[in-house]
Amino acid sequence: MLVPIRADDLQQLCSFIFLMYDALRTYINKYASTEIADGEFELIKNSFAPKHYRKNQYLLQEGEVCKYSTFIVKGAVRQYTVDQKGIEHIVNLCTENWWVGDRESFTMLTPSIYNIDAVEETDVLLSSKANFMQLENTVPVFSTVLPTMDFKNQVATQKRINAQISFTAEERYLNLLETNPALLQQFPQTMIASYLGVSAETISRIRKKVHQ
Amino acid sequence: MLVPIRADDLQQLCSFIFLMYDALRTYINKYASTEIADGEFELIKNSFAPKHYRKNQYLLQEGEVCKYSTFIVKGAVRQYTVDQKGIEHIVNLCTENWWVGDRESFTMLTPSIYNIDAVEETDVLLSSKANFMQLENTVPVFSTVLPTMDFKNQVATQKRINAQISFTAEERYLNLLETNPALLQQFPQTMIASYLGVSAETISRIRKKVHQ
DNA sequence: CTTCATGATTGACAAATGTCAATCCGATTT
DNA sequence: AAATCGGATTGACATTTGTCAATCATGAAG
Repeated sequence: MLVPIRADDLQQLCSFIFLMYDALRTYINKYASTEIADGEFELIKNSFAPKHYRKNQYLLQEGEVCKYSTFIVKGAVRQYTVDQKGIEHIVNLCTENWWVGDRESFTMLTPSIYNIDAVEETDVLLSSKANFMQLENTVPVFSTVLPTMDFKNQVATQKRINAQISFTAEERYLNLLETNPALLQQFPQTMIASYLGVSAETISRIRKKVHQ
Repeated sequence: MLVPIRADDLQQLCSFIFLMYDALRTYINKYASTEIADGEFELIKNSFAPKHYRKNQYLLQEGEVCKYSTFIVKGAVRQYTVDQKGIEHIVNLCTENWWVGDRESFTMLTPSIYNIDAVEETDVLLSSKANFMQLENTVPVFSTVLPTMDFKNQVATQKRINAQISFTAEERYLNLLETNPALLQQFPQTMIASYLGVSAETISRIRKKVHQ
């Protein structure tokens, strides 16, 4: 079946998709020691499907198996658990040029304990486990970049634990303001509060105090 | 220079060192898909030096560069930061068959923000960065096991953050009791408290309440 | 058997943070 | 302009947790 489409629209669609892959390429180049070759990138490209998520749309719901490794090209998502009282606790806030997913579920094929949803309109590139594993085995650049990502992630996570066990709510807020001010812009305060492990009211009061 | 030593003592010393390497071998086998070959293990063995730490002895002090990747054969160590008030905050409690070290410092050769010391008499195997990297490049078993370790570590860390932002002190204690009761045996309550991000008195009161 | 040191416990109180309900503000939508 | 919606703010109050100081328990060292 053929569908008519205006040449302009087609043009725009293509260039949009091109830009998505380009973001991934730039990202990988940034962490690779050598510039990525065209042929190599062609393989990567074939393993990632572009997808758009509407605001509030789930990328993953608790109980599901996480089927994709997701690279965020544009937008913002949150990863969170929901406790017995129905309160959401945000484990991760992710924006452009980050990966998101439940690695445990993705790797072990177990049901996830996390929810992931889009905080705003979000464009991503998805890679299934099969595709992702194949890339690891066949594309050298890819397999060198992954450990680097892991490393950075682990260091950041360690620091977050340290902040969580040693800082007060106010210190944690100031620390975030210093180390990651962009997050404070991109997400509503409610979510920042949850991410820092405090109530929305507390964050509001801290802000009032801190910013005079 | 020759030093006299009783045959019995020599025998005991040798078998002791043998046991240390054996612990590492068992550990690696546990996470490897294939049984480790004798020749392969010989390479690993040559890259790790046995060392004993007395109780309270530092493995790493804040400001130093972390020079070794350390495998704990026997004993227990803690990794912690010290805040402006001089209060220690325990980021990690490690026992037998765990790795310890500051990965950021080890990898980037930057001064560490952490202290690591022995909570009891502790036997470890040390590998320098040069040796460790060589193993990664030359011993297949080793390079397959490392990502698995990373993965397990990352999943555990993620869960710890989740506990920290969503649970009360009592819930965190109960959670630890459930998921890692051994830690409660091996470390004094003061350290458990610090690890959970609460004061020693709070843990004491929680215990009283929980255990009737 | 004392002495000492290290943790653990307890009580009284202070400080930090959570909870709930009301209100406010800004951006849409009608 | 009126109605509405999602956040953010504020106040009053409850709860949790921290702090400090005293005491207790236990085991190691003299």
